Amino acid sequence: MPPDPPAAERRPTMKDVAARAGVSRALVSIVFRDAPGAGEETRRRVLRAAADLGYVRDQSARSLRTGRSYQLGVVFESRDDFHVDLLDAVYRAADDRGYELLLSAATPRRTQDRALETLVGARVLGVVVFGARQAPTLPETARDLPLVLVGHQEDGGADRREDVVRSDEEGGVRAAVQHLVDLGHTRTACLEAVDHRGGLARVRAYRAAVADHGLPARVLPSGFTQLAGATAAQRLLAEPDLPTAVIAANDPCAAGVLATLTSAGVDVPGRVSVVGFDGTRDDAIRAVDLTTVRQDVDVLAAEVVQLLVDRSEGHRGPGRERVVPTRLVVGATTGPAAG
Amino acid sequence: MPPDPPAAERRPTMKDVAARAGVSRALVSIVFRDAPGAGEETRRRVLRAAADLGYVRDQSARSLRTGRSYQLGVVFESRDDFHVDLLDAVYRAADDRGYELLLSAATPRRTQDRALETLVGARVLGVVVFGARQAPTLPETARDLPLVLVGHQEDGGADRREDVVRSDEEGGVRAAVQHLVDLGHTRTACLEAVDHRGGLARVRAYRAAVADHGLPARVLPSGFTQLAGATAAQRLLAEPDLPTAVIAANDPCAAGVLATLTSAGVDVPGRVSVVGFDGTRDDAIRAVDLTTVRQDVDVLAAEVVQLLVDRSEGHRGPGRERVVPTRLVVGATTGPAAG
DNA sequence: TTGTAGGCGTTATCAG
DNA sequence: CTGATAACGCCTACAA
Repeated sequence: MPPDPPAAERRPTMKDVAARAGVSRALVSIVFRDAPGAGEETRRRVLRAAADLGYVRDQSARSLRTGRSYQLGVVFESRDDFHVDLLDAVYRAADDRGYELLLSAATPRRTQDRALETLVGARVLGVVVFGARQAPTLPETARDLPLVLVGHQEDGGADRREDVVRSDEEGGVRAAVQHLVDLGHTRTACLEAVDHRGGLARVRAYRAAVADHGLPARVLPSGFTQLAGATAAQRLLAEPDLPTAVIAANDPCAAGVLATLTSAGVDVPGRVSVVGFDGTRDDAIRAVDLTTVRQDVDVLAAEVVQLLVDRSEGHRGPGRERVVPTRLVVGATTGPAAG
Repeated sequence: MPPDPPAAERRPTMKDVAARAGVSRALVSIVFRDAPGAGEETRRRVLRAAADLGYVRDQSARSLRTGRSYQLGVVFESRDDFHVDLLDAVYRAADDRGYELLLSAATPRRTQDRALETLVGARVLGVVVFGARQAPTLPETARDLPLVLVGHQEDGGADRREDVVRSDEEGGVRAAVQHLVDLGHTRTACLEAVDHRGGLARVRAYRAAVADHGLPARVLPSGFTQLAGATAAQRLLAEPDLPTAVIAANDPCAAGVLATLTSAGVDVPGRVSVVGFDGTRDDAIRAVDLTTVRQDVDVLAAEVVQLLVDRSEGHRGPGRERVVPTRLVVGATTGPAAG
C-alpha cells in the first residue's frame, strides 16, 4: 500500500478559479465544458483566472461525476505480432473519432481477465479484446460493458452478448487455393500453426478448398515464425515428393520457407510457389514481394471502434458479427506449376 | 441525459459488496486496501462476495478521495520483443507495490510524444519510457512528472532530470569475450543490429573487449530477428575464413545463426561457438540451450518502479542512473576453439 | 446569466 | 469489528 500523499501544495480547484474571477463555481464548470450559459466577457475572465492559477480540470472527479470517459480499453496479447499491427490501426481509428485508448496487456503471467479488470477500474466505456481464445469472464454486473472480440473463433452460440470482428480467413485461403489451381498446381502443401487458434481455421479451409477441386491435402505442422517456416521447408526438402506450391501459416513463416528453399537452390516460383498469410507488416517481410492473403487491419479497426461506440451510446441487442473481407495479393512468389 | 440505469445493470459498488457479505462498507474498504482491522474469516467472505458480484474498485473515486493516482504510465514500442518481456516484469513489480499500469504504445504511425501525452492526460503519477532513443519532450504542464527511461543510451549530459535504468551491456559483452578467450578462441565475429540503438553499444563494447586481448575485431551487419541471424551466418559461410566464435546481436539472431550453421553441417560448438544476447524469452529460443548474456528483467522492472514511486513521493534532484548487472549464462553452444 | 443543492464511490475518522 | 458522517472536485438540475 502506497504511503500517504506527499505534503504537496494543494492544486487549485474550480472554487479557487471562481473566487479569483469573481464568479460562481458553476460558471467555471460551464466555461470549461464549453457549454452554453456564459457570456463572452465572463468566459474570458474565467479562463484568464484559471491560467493565472495554473488550474487543470481534475479528471478523476470529472469521470466520477459523469460516470463515463472517452477512453476505449484494449486487451492484447503482448506476444502476438499481429495484435501489434492491429493496435496501430485501432489507435488511428479511435483517434479519428475523438477517443483515447487505454491498453492493458495479457502476458504469460497475467491473465486476460486480470487485464480486463484494470480497464474496468479505469472506467473505460468499452473494451476490445484481441485474439480472445474464449470470451473473457465479464464481471456479473458489468455485463452491460460494451465488449468486442477480435479474431474470435465463432462457436459460442448465437446468443452471446459480445460483438465479434474477424477477417474472412476462409475466403482468403480459398482464393489462394483457386489461384494455385489456376496456375496448374495439383500437389500443394499447407503449413499449420500449431499452438495458435488461428491456425486451425486456416487449415480447415485449406482442406475444404482442395477437396472441392478434387485434389489431395497435405498438412505439415509449423508455426508463426520465420524459423518455424524454415524448419518445415527443410522437412519438405527431405521428403521424396516436393510439392509445387506451399501455403505458409503466415507471412513470417512464408519468409522462412522462402529463405530455406532459395538457399537450397530451389527456384521460387520456378520450381515451388509460396503463399503467405498476412500476419504482420514487418518491414523485412514486406521487402519480399510475397503472394499473400492480405487482412485489412484498417477496416478491422474501424469496425471495432464503431461497434464499441455504438454500444456505449445505448445500442442493446445480441452480439453482432462483422466479417471483414480479405484479398489475395499476387506477388512474385507464385507462378505456373513446374512441368 | 440518459435515464438512470436500472439497479440490476449498475456497476456494483462497495455498498453492494458490503450488503452481500453482510458487513459494513468500511470493512470492505479495509479489506481492499489490505489495511489492518479485518479478521481472516471476514476478509475471505468479503472477497468472495466481491468476486461473485464482479466488483472492481473505482479508481476515479479512489484517487479523488486520496488525492493521488495509483497508476504508472508505460510508453513502449509495440514492435520490440524485449519491451514485451520487460512489460511483463514491470506489471509484476508494480503489482507488488500496489500500483496499476496504464499502457500507451508508440507505433510506426504514433510517436513517443503522442503516447506520452495520453498518459499525462490520464493523470498517471509517473511514466516509464522503454527504449527511448532520446528523452521525450514533456509538455510544459507536466514539467515535474516523474519520468524514467529504460535502456536509454547515456549522452544526454549530467544535468538531465529524468532517471535512467539500463542493463550493463558492456559488462555482458566483455564477459562473453572473456569466456571465448578462455576457451582459446582468437577469430571471433560480432553481429551488429543495424537499425537498433542497442546494437551500437554492444558492438562498441565488443571492439573494446577484443582489443584488450590483442585480438582482431570482425563485425557484420545483422539484426534482431532469426532471419537476420540466418542471413548473416550464410554470409559468414560464403567467406573464406569462418570464425570459430560468433557473438550474435541477440537471442533470436543467435537462433538463426545456429539453425543455418547446423543445417550447413557445421558443428556447434565443435567447429563454431555461438553466443546470444538476451533480448527475449521466446519459448522456441529457450528450448535451445544457448550460451547467452542474460539481462535481469525483474531487477530492471523493480528499479523502474522504485524510482518512479520515489519521485512521486517527493524526491527531487537530478536524474539518477541505475545500471543492472548482466550475467553470462554458459549453455551448450560454446566450447573450446577448434584445432 | 448566475447561484444553490445535492450526489458520484471511495477513504478517513470516530464513536460505539 | 461496526455504523454514521464528512470530505475529495466536479457536474447537473433547478431556482433566482
